[in-house]
Amino acid sequence: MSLDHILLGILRKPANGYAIKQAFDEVFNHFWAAKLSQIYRTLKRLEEQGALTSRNTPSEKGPDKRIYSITAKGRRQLRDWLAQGPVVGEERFAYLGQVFFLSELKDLRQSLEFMSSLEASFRRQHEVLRAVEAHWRSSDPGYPDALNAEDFHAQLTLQMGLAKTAALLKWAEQSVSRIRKRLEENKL
Amino acid sequence: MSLDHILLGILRKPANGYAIKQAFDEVFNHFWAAKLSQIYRTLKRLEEQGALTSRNTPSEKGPDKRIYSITAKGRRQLRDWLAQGPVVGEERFAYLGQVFFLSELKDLRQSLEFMSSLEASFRRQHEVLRAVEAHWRSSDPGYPDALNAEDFHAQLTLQMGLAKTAALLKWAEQSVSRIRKRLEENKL
DNA sequence: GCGCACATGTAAATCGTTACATGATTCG
DNA sequence: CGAATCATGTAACGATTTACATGTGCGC
Repeated sequence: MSLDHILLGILRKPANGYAIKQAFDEVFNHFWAAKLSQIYRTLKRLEEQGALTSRNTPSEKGPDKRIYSITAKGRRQLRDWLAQGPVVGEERFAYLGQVFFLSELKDLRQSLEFMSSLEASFRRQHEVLRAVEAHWRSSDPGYPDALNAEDFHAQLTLQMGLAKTAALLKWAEQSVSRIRKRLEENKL
Repeated sequence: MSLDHILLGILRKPANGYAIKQAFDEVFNHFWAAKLSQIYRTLKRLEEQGALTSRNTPSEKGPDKRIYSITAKGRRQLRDWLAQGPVVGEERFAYLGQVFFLSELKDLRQSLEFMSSLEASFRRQHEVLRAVEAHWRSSDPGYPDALNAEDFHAQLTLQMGLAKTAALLKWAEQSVSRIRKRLEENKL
């Protein structure tokens, strides 16, 4: 149900589906993914439920834009979600399941390749977030503790991303070394 | 689609639905959650697809058990999933979306409560994993680098859980302090 | 003219949650 | 005798993915 609430949060500032998808890819992607088609259908449903309203406006490029904004009812839903406390215990990491069963391949070199590939992907994620932080820091003298409330909370999520990717990167690096060590010992 | 593959991995050792749910709650819960009803339906579908077979056996308590095991076809599916490389970019953390939009409540004390609650839940998770590790370490002299391949890979996932929860716990602690500081400054 | 970015959607299928339904055994 | 644990499932609904379908404007 969280996509609903994330869309409501985004739509405190009016936007169209396509622009929301871009916000997702930039900001929300590292903790929630969504496809364009799902966004469109969810917006439609939220409007039917009275949590959003929309109006058509012409676009410079391509067809008209349908601009959605949150209603009073939608805002109540958003606040209820926030006030109910953290939603935990529903996280999913498919790749951890893969690591758990990797021994099924019975080939440590494939395990090594797998973990190296994970390491590379955590490194990319971490670098993206570091660049975001560097840019923010250099363009905003209030960073990180003299921000307004909205930016302060956004900064907390950025910090979490940095902390998490740093920890995972380190874990992946150590795992790669440990697998290398096992490979060498098995060769003797 | 990963539930399919996790079930296939578990069923390299035959088990019934109820026992699988228990394995989930103990081992897989920190990276993949599943309800009993979903497990039963997925087992049924996987059997229809020929990835599993089942046989009925009487139980000491309650009704007969339906014991599933993996077929050659299922094993190929499992290996294909492992060989395709890490599935990344589909992680979901509802609570991070909440943190991002928490400013909507316009009440730092509620933000503080929220983050404290998150902190407590990360601390619990971390302690559970530490206990698992402590138990394993003290009961198995091969821990952590002289384990067989299967246990070694399981241990890698445990390490990841420890690394992740430690990082998140630290992040939550720091966030709580930063919010406290803001609260005090606003009071002046 | 081709491909890319912009822009919106529908259809079908699968995945996942919630609620309902049933019944035996064990422990206090 | 009541609650917890063991044990399996269905029905209805809601969430999500994948594939399909359409069309404009801009730059090379």
